[in-house]
This record gives sequence, C-alpha cells and structure tokens, in this order.
Amino acid sequence: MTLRVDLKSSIPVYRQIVDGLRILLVNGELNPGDPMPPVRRLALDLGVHFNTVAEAYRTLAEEGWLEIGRRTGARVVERAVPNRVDAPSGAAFQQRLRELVAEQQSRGVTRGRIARELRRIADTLERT
Amino acid sequence: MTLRVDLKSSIPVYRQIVDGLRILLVNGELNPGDPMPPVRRLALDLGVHFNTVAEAYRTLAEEGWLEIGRRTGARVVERAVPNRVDAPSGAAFQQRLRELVAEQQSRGVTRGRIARELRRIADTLERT
DNA sequence: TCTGTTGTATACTGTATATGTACAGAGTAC
DNA sequence: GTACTCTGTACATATACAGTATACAACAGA
Repeated sequence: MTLRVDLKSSIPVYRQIVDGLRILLVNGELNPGDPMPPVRRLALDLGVHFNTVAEAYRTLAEEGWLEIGRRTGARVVERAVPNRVDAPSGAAFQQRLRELVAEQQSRGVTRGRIARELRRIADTLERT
Repeated sequence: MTLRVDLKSSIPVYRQIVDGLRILLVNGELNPGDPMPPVRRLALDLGVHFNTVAEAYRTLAEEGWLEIGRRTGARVVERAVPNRVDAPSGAAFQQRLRELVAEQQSRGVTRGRIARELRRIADTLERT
C-alpha cells in the first residue's frame, strides 16, 4: 500500500492518512472486500501511534468507505454514491484550488507549469 | 477588498487570511505601493482579533509580499520572483491536488465536472 | 474454554490558535 | 518641540486539538 505521512507538516497526521487512503479508495486501488491492515501494523509502517490510525479509520468509516469490527479489523465495503445535495462544497473546492495555485505562483512556479499540471490531472480523470 | 474567513473551518483563521490575501497579491488585485488596511480594521471586518490579522501580515511579510512599519502600517512591496530551487514542492502540490480531487469524487461530484473545473482554472491562468 | 489479536475508551501532555492587555514606535497638529 | 494618537509588537492567558500511553472489551480460532 503506497502511503506516506509527513510528521513535520502542519496538516494533522490522521488527516493525511484519511486523504491518502481516500485516493486509493476512489481510484480502485482498494476495493470492496479488501481487508485493511490492523491499526497497529499500519501505525508501525508510518511511524505513528496506532490510535492515530484508528482515528483515520473511524473517519473513513463515517464516510461509508470502511466497516470496522472488533476482532475482524477494518474492511473496505461497497459504498453508495452520495446524492450530491451539497452544492456549497463546490465553491469551497474552487477556493481551495485558487489558494493552492496562488501558493505555487508565489513560490515562483510559472503559470504554464501549473496549468499543465492541472490539465494532466484533468486528463487522468477522464481517461479512466 | 474581497476577503472572507470561515470561523468554523478546521483551517486556522490566520492562514485563511494569508491564503486569501496571497490570491489577491498574485493576481494583481493588490499592487506594490498599495497600503493594507490596519490590523484593527481588517480584524473588525472579518470578525476576529487584530492579533490574528497581525500574524497573517507578518507571514506575508516573511514571504516578501508586505513591508510593515510601526506607524506606517503594512504596505505591498515589489517582490523579487524567488528562484525556484524548491523542486520537492512540486510533488507536494500534486499530492494536494490529488487529495482535493479524491475528496470531491468521494462527495459524489462526477469526474467530468471536476475535470472541467481544473481546466477552467488552467485556462484562466494562461489567458492572463 | 483459553488465548491472542483486534479495535475502543479514557486520561494525559504538548503544541498551536486566538484573544486580552499593556507597550513602543512614528507620524501629525499645535 | 511636545503632546497626541494611530500604528504594529510583545507578552501572558484560555482553549482546543493532535498525538500518545495505557487499560479495556470483544471476538475468532485452537
């Protein structure tokens, strides 16, 4: 499982884990039925405490991606596509995008380079 | 000045201010020579404490966007484009992009819709 | 039934965010 | 030049949150 966390980042580790795993889930690298590694093992791999991983698992379970059993461990489940009533989230997405882009510009990355990266992700999205 | 903060967000207010102002700076809506509003006034507008705004101003000053004087207040200055030695930051940008995209997908936003948004931003970037 | 492995619950510590309050510097009016 | 007042700064403080330690409960399997 390809997953890394940056302990020095200002983004909380448990959220880094959630974000990282969500990418794998959305892209089908983790599929319904797949067992997740025990919190203690993943925690050891990442170099954090197992409660931190447990928190991430719970978050993903609330989102409907995982099912957690006491002794069974965590497992990926079939997930109903949420009916997207959340129109406002779109605005937040745009805002976050603009912030990220501005930060890159601020670092000196050229507009062309950023634009190319955005298109690359867009292409990847539709080519699936 | 178009700037809003979300007090309920998990993103710290002072960083929301930094991110929001950086967009205005990068896009030329705030230009060298322009005076920034006093911390107490902007704080009042946003509904936060003035020290929170001051922290944001200091961060932008460290980035080279602002110059701060005791009685003069904060002012936008000409900023040298940083020599982009930070190659690793590109990888972090890609990762953040993927995380944002995955989050939208998780919410039920279609790939096409996300791709369109990414391309829209990319177009805006190059059309300037 | 026993045992070991799983996630859970709770308390605790350190850090970061936001605020309250007092202060210091520098223009301006007189 | 002196008083005044508007600017940002420098602390101390309250609070919330992230991460950890530790004990516990559930449950599969021998």
